Amino acid sequence: MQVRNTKQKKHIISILKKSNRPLSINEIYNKIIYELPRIAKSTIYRNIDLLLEQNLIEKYYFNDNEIFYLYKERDSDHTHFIICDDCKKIYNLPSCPLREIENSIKAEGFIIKNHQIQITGICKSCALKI
Amino acid sequence: MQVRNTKQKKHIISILKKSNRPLSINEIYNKIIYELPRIAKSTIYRNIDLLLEQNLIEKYYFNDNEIFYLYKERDSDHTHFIICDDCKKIYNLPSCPLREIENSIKAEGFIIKNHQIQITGICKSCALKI
DNA sequence: ATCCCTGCAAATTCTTTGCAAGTTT
DNA sequence: AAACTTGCAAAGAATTTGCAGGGAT
Repeated sequence: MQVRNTKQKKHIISILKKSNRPLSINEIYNKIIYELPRIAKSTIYRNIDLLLEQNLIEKYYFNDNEIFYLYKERDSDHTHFIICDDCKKIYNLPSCPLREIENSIKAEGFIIKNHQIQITGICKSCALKI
Repeated sequence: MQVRNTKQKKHIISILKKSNRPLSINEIYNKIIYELPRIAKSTIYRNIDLLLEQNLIEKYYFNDNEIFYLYKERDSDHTHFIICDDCKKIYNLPSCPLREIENSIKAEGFIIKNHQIQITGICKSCALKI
């Protein structure tokens, strides 16, 4: 099984790389149609699956059950996000909150494979607007 | 707008109350049909929405994008869960990892409204099985 | 009696799949 | 040339909606 470097895939990667926050399938689609107007959504779904398999992107589940994808920067640590309910802007968490209690979980014999954190609320600038 | 106490709703609440872990719509459905064989799934969807509005239950998003609902025990603090990838059993987190860094987030001016944490891995008993 | 809720069926929405034609290696 | 990928259309899956009849207050 070989992987091919198609025009479509290159555009998807480039869009994800340019973004500093995770993007949904629809967001990718809405950006890509300016460049490839005939692209099918199924092509995006299939490429996203391939990129996940290759571990080039990461899957995020946000609070409203929407799925987003983020390009994995090489040797970057993982990031968590805070989403503003008002402006929907996505902020980075300064550190991983799990680190603190990770050891106590491990002590219980649980081997952590994956974790996700979603935080929502009102960001500073939106709070000031009100 | 008034809320009615129907047989269907009572059964849904009772099922959720009895469960010590969040249940999906399908899990609720598969339990309830023994008692109410003619119930429609849409009835469960609609009642779950009502219970959410009344703040009687809480919505959890798990890692595979499935949605689960947990009955909110009065004056109980919120709980987070760890799910075993292997046996799918759901364990409680001993404490909320966010507590540690909550203050630094607040210091940034962000007002936290909600947060969710999903942790997956292999639990002790499954690890021993292998 | 009023108005909410239910079951059923149909409609939506999101995602996946089959396939013939087109691309990449 | 061989094998993978694409666009399109159709199929699936999950959830929502419309509606007439039934049930709760």
